[in-house]
Amino acid sequence: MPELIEVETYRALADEVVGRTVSEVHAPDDWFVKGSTAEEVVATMTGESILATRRRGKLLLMDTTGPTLGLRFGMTGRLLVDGAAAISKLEYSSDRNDPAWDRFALRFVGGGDLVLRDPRRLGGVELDPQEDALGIDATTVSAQQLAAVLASSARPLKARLLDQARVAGLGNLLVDETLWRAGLDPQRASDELTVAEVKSLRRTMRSTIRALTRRGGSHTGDLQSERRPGGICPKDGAGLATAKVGGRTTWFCPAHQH
DNA sequence: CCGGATGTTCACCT
DNA sequence: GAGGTGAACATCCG
Repeated sequence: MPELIEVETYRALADEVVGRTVSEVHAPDDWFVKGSTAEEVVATMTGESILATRRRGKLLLMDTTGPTLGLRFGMTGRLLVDGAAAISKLEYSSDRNDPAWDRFALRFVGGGDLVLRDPRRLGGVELDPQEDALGIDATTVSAQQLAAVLASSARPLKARLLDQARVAGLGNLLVDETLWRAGLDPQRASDELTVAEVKSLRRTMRSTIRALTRRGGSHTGDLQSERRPGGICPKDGAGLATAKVGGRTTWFCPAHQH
């Protein structure tokens, strides 16, 4: 998915439907609905009005006159409002336009709709999701909070940053890019970082999110084109190394990430 | 044809 | 309880 950057783009798009009233709910896929049946979501959301949109990590929240609706996008989910997508090209997501991939939709009184299109069904929707199961959003985490998260575990730094219950919003690409920019080894025990390193990491995290947001997404990092066998570090020309960290494919520069 | 991919969850180990 | 692994979801791409 959509990492935090893409979900924030979706949130801004979803703002278009604030003030509208749901006339019809399309929930054809029971598996896509978490925590209740699709039938319940249809019955509960119909007739409610959208009050506001929020985001915590990769979770998009829509407050309504009824329950809060939570939307998750998995790796391949996209959001379309009134037929238009916020992001036309999403890596690993087809540009094809198959209505069978519309896993959930709200249609509104007076027209228009909000559609969650997800070929792989890795996302989902949920009424009143447990927001507190997610850690502090990566865009707002304080140095002190980040230090506490990292100090409380000897897991690899990257695994800790990917743990949505600790810091919410960072995905595989964003973490690799951030650690590469910060010069930190993804495999280092997270509780080994010094205070200065944590502060530097937080600064780099924020600037990386801002930079990639401007460029157009999580896949626009400097490291992206080198995530392949034979890839070269754009900073110092060293051969990149690859490893499984936190269960995810990881690319890093052994020459300058320590 | 095979393997892996911006993610999450769950079962099953140690 | 912590932490690791592999499977599952379904499609595309190299």
